[in-house]
Amino acid sequence: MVLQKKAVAAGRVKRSADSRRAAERPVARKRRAAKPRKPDARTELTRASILDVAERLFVGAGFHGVSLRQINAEAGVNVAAINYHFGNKRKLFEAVIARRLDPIARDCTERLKACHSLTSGADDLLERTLRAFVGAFINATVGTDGQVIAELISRATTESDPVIAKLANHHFDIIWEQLDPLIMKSLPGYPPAKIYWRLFHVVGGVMRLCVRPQWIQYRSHGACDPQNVEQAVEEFLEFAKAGLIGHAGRPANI
Amino acid sequence: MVLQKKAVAAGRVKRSADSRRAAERPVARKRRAAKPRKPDARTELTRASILDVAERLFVGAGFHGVSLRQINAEAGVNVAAINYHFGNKRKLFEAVIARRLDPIARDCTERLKACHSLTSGADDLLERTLRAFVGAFINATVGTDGQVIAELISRATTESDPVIAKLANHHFDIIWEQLDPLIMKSLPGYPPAKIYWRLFHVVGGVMRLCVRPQWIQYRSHGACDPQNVEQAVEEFLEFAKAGLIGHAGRPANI
DNA sequence: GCACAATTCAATCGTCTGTTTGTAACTTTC
DNA sequence: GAAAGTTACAAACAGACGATTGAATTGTGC
Repeated sequence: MVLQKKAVAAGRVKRSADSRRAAERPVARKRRAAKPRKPDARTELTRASILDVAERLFVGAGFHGVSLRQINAEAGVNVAAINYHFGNKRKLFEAVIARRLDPIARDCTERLKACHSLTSGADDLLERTLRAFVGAFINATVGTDGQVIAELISRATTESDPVIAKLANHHFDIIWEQLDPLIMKSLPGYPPAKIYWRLFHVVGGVMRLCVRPQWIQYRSHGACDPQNVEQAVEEFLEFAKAGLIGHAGRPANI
Repeated sequence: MVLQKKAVAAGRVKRSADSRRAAERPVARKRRAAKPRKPDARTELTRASILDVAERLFVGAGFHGVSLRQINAEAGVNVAAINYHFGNKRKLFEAVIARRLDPIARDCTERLKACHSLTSGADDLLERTLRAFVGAFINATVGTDGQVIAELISRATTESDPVIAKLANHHFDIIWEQLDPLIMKSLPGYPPAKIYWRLFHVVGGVMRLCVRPQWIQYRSHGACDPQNVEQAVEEFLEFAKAGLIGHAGRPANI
């Protein structure tokens, strides 16, 4: 609400708050001919452990549900460390998100770009495009950090803060730029509105597939195993393709 | 903004803090033979305005992102009013969720129950079941409060607090109890695991359809209009049916 | 070894948090 | 109109919050 007001404090002479100014971005050191210093191993460890702890806690309780003091306590660093390394709480959150979303968006974009040069039929193009899109997300959300990353994506896309929402949206913009024309190309003759509606549901499915894997296990009474990523992907592709293409009626065989 | 403030007067001594104990749950008045009091119109208005404002703010910023003082200020009531009427902040949040989810779950359950007695074919049963399920949610999330309710559902299902998550899950349990056997019945011969995977994607689609209507408009470059509920529902049903049934190949005509 | 930059630290700032208190005002019953 | 029950209010509580400060510590280049 009300902005903070600066404390006055008697000015010391030696080094006051201007070596601070440079520290706002410790990576960029554009001092003229001074004595720079290579990024310390210990420094990087501090940054990384702050990011790791912050990620875990933010995923668990959201931006407002976590205090800097919790993060600092668990990361074993000082309270001021965050403001030194990241500026403030919000920028820390943005850094947490960007660290994970950047590589995913890049990977997904690359996979999709590779589809553009395909000369096979529309059916094959659809299959490969979907596989590229799904693959990038599934690939990023399996493994040790996978679940955390998945929930981070969920958090990022549902966080109310407009700055954060814009950040998450930006990453998807890059993906969409590739996905949109590929799907259009692989479903020739379909009315665009129909394709977009169906694609909307497909994208929602991917996100949900990443974020709520334990849901299916519970609701299926154990019949479905979300750990089986192969099966999950294949089932989804089958579903998505059928939904996108549409159907002419119930098939004779299952 | 602020409704009314009372003038102060000389302090009396008489009644101390034991009429308080009973006030913890103002609805239940099990005093022996005292003088009960009908729920006042003004009292209900206070409760309702607290709930309304709390709902709007919680949806915007989540549980931790809203303070009681914000709520009280916007609702024009005192800070202590919440603790008087609802106990504490968490219970207020639960009340906000329950107020919306209760009728939706009840409506959805009733619609689904009506499907059980259908004797038409499996195809028709699937269509009607899906329509009942989708209809209840769409119906609740259109109109004036619709968007807020939709985002409230989203909040409730992503909120980290285990108590709140359990609350949201409980409401879906009741729905699932009906939905599960209906879908199974309408897709005879399909392996259960296959059905559950597909149903998982359908349910995700419904939620997303409720929560992110502006997404489709942006991503489709305006080709799809989320305001057109009829179209949205029909497109989704078509997609969901095709995905659930599966397809034997691309249809000849669109 | 000296100067200086980069990093960490304890301490503290002013503000906001959820909750509780005691009392005033209202409503109902008798 | 008195008594009792119910609701509303201002004020205050202790603690947590994000942010900042100036100094201490660490590492590096000369």
